[in-house]
Amino acid sequence: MNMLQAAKDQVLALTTAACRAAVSAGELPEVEGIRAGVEIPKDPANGDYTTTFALAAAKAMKKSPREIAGTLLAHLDLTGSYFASAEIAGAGFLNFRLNESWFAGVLAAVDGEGAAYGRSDALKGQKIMVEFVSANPTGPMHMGNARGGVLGDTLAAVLEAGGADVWREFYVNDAGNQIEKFANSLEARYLQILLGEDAVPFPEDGYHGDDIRELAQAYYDQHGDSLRDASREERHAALAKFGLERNIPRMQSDLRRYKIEYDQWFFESELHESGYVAETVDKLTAAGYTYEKEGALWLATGRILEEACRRAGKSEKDIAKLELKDDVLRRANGFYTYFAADIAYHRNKFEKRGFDRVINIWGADHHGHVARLKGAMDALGLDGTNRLDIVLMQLVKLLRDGEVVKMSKRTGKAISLTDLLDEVPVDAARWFFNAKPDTQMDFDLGLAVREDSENPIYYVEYAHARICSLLRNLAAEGHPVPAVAAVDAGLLSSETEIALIKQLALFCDELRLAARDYDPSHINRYLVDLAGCFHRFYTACRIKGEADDILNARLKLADAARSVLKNGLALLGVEAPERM
RNA sequence: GCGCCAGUAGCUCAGUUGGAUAGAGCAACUGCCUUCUAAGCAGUAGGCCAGGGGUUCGAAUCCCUUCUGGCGUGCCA
Repeated sequence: MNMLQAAKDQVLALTTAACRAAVSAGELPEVEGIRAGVEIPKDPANGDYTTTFALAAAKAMKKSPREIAGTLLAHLDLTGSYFASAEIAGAGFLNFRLNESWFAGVLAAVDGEGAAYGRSDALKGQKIMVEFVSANPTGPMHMGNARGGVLGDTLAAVLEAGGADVWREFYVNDAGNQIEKFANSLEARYLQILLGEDAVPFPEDGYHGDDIRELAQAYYDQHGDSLRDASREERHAALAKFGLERNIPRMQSDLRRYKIEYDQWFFESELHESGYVAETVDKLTAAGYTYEKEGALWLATGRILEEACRRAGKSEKDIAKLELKDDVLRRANGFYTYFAADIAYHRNKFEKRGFDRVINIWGADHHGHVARLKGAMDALGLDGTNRLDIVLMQLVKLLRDGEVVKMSKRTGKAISLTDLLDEVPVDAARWFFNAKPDTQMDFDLGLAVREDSENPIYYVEYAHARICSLLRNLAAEGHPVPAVAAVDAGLLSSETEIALIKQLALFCDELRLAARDYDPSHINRYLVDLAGCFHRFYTACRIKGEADDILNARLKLADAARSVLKNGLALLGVEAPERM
């Protein structure tokens, strides 16, 4: 149960009831539609919960906020509620103070729900796909993939905690131009092995990485010069197939090492081979959104976006600013573009597989593509505007001791995801990359490897280990964690105890925000705060050696903190160590 | 040029969709281990919320504008 929401709801209910009572007593005018909020004041001196009801009603009631608040207070009945008292403060805030029934309720919720504490059914019944990483299978995964991987995986976990039916998917771009480039590069390296480095020029736009050399060498080791006299086409097909069959499983195992498991690896080539791309393009043509020009088939993206803007009620000025460039779907050479395949792929997600919502994690360098893809879905009648969400992730700037490390795949000097995991513990990387997606990030390898207090993950893990140790010691002395019913929550009345209980209740709300904003980093910040609340409590309140009733109450509180720390870390895919 | 994202303490970032005196962590300085893990706690210091206008009881938050940084604007993917 979300005790925070319960308290908020109750504040509003109590206030509106008081308002109704005041109205029927003739002390306040009857006014409709007051938009009053309930908040948690930053300063606990201002109460545990506060409502701006009086401030919001002032104008319509034609009375001063403080006067309204005074009248409300006179009619407020707190009997049987979570609140002990209420008072007027400041400009006309109505501040409420919690009583022990609420604190007991929080402990009971954490205890009773266990590993499920924090979960809700807010998204129940929604089928959501999160597609993330989807790195090119032509080479090793880089730092951007490392960030996107954590982000997507954790976001999926957050949505699951919200009750959604979540599907994790990796889109494998095993078709198109880049595969041709891949094959070209492999062919050049292969022929260089056969004929000598200088005898075969390397393509200008090829992949220069060492991984390409290694693949060519591996092919040669297995199959010798069998492709020497093959046709160019045959050679390309064989080499590309060989390369992909080595690279894709490698990506799968690298991601598994990163604790990421997908429900499905979806191959772009299947869309082409089954004719689904062609069929989708035909559908767009039938809908009247394509035209031919200079031998190519174009999508009237400009017109689609303009229509979407008009539907959304945007001004002519905004519409005039739109970039009305159209996109090619089928090149003059008869091949479909990546864009065409991507449209087909997303049509497949919505139409064929019935997802209610689709979330893609993309690098920020793809942002020009967002409106176009959504528009294309609209053109297919699939409401991409509202059902397709793209999370754009700013790229990672990789540093080593302050020096920028280039990430380009072409130079072959990129630090790959596996290199990263060789240097940095998985949990540290997962914690670190789970940052707010829309901000740029510097990752200093020198700094990240350090296992000291500069890294907040250790602060959180330490809190968990500390509690576990405490529980072990007390259990050994004959003080197991008591049942929640045996605990008198009223004994938890000091500042640090109350702060800790309130923090436990916040968890549900942070999960809600993380799901709402597609920003799982809410959890990181929450856990750091929770660990802080525990450490302060631990320093201020002794447990061992206290009278039994106090010992039991504090022990229960510590155990509740342990449980919530563990739940939060589990969502992030980070271990909660029992000893450090 | 145009578009998207960002600009809050020396650094990394919060700020509950408009609320009370703008908060943490790190770095710096000062204290606290004969008692449950000091990977901890307490304290000090640090600010023109990039600049300017507007909206209202009230703005870091919403609107307009200027400046700065990142990314994008392919018959590439």
